[in-house]
Amino acid sequence: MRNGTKTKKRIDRTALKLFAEKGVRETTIRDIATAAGVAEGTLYRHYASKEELASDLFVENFTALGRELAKIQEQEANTRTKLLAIIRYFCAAYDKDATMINYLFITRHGYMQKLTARMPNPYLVFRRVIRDGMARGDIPKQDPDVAASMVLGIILQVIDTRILGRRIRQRISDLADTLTAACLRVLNA
Amino acid sequence: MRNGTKTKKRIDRTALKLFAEKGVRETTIRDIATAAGVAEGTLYRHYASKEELASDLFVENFTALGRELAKIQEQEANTRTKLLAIIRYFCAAYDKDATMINYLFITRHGYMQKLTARMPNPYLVFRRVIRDGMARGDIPKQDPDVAASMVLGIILQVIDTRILGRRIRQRISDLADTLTAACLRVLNA
Amino acid sequence: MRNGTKTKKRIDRTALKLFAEKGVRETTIRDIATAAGVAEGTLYRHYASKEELASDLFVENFTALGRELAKIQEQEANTRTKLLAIIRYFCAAYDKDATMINYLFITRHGYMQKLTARMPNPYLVFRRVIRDGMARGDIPKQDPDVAASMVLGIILQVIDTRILGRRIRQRISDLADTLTAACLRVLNA
Amino acid sequence: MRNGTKTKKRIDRTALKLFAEKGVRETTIRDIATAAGVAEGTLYRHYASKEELASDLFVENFTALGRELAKIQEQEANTRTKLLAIIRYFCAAYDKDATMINYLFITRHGYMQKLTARMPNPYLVFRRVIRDGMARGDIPKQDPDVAASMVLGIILQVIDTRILGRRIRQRISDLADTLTAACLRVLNA
DNA sequence: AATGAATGAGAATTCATTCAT
DNA sequence: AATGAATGAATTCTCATTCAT
Repeated sequence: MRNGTKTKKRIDRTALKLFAEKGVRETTIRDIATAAGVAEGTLYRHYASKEELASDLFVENFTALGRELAKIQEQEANTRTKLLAIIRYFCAAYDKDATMINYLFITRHGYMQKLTARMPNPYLVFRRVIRDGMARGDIPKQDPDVAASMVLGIILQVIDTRILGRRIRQRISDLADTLTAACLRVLNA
Repeated sequence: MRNGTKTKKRIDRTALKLFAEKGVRETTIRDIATAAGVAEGTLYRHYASKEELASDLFVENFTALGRELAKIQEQEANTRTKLLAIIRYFCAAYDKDATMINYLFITRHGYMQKLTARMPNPYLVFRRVIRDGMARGDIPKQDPDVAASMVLGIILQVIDTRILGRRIRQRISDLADTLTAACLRVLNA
Repeated sequence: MRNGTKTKKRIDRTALKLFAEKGVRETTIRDIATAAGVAEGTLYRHYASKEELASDLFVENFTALGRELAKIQEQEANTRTKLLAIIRYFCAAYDKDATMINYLFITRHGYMQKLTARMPNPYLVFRRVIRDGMARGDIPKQDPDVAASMVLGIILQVIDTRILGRRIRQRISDLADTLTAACLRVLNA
Repeated sequence: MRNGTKTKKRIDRTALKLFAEKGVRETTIRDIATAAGVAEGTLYRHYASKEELASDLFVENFTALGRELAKIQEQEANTRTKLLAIIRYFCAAYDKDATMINYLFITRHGYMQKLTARMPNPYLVFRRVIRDGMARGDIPKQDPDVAASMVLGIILQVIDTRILGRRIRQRISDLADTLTAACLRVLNA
């Protein structure tokens, strides 16, 4: 195979890892090229700039996650099971690929503007589930954005504390049910 | 002397603003100097390096916030009022100086290691209030770090959504009581 | 074989155009390959390097023009008609293929050294006509290089002004007789 | 003096020389910095980019030459003496600073667009003198742009031939009167 | 203390050329 | 012959820091 697909994959994966670990600005092209085992120039065959690489990685992974979460919530019948399913999926995704979730979390402010309203979006899946829950009477009426933010905050901050302070040592997946229960209480479901 | 203090204040304030807006790495010494109306060299009268400036700003503001929160929680008698007081204070602090809170939030991963266990620490104040609440029977027994993270996540993510998506438009202070109620439900208090 | 010839022609023509428009250095192999509809590597089937391509284009077109001009002056009987014929031919050549003449004009300093004394040379044709005119008494004695330069300058600068400032709008061919008359006056013929 | 004026002068002069000798693209920042005896970064304190340096050098020298020529033609009374004076000045300028005139000649296509109609412009001085000459009856009516181009072409191509082929060896100043006489004949003055 | 010109190490990027297919 | 992914040396540019004033 000399069509560059494999090289691109290697660059993507390496860049994601280094960006998540050190930040985009503090990762150099050389860092990526060396770690990926390619020449520096090779990066520019696949991306116009480091910024484009970082931005593409964000958009691709963010929307892929949104797409998965949307699919999963659709398969469930009520608010409780929907929420449980997406939180479990999210936690499992973190345990499987913490690097990627970290990258999304760290860079979200910088690349949010690259997203359009049409693109799948994890935040909007949570908001959707909550809105639908209110419509169907599973959850009392409340501001859906405040509610979605609180729910997401519960999950993300637990992850964040785990990274930062090493105070939480369990696998995030093992906390999924605890977190879901907390979220349901917050929503007064 | 008085002049030197004023210059330092201007540098600090300008740097905090630019760092919060664009990030430390993407803010140049020249950016700061120009915006603060001083020469580039002047910064090195007050800080040994850009890193030291960023680091000092983090540590000073983070510990100051921790100190204030600690003082406030001490003045309250039970878990509910303690929590309400610190959340109200935190929300008011955000409305008064969003730039500073943003800066702490954005840079927390980079400078956490500059903190020692002795220093006042907002996270630890929340954790303290929750532990004490459990000890005194106001809150059911649970992992204090998971609990503190969930509470903090609720607050921070609401702020974050407000910044990111412009979906939440109310002043954060106006949400303080809502957030506190949510936190108490999360804790099963 | 037929295919190879056609590819080379396409490369030559495309390169000439881009070189004339932007300059050799500012035209990339990729520019040429893309515009010619071939792969980058294909260029190296036909030329050892970009420099060789540029140099060959210069020498080929410069000598071809010199050859034609030489042939034309030979067919005329006296200085006046010789000059008229070569100036008319030159102007017609410009109107027919301005790109090529521009390329020669733009790159002349860089590739002059690739020419040998034996090669047909437009400048030397003008010089020849003038020398012969002096020998035969049609033109007063004068420095043949100064004279040839003045004559060439008259023609080239009119073209140049047309390109640069868009101040001259007529077809160059329509100016051929005017230019010839001016040249004859300059030469005191 | 630590105000950078001397450094800028040194950079300007060195860059002009190298640009005129090798072309802008083929001259590197390192070439200029080394030859000027400054660090590479120093260039960027005075110019935003190599392009800006090249462009500024063009505009400054082109307009300065235009300004001088305009002043000189004003001091003369009739077309003949005006033309003689500006051609003498131009030739003297070339002998004094061939590098600068060469630079203007070589780069004129690239930076013409940086000029505005208001700026002093050598070409327009020649055109002005010729138009005025026609108005006052010194020169027969003719297209002023064609006429100005022919006059300029006579001068420039003689210089060009001198540079290119080493066929003309006299100082250009020594040819000024010959060139002026030729120009007057071209104009039918 | 303050200035801002100068530095130079390093970063991003370009692009002619090579080479496996 | 043709392709186009990969290379890596060369180039432009950035910017934290130094230092003469």
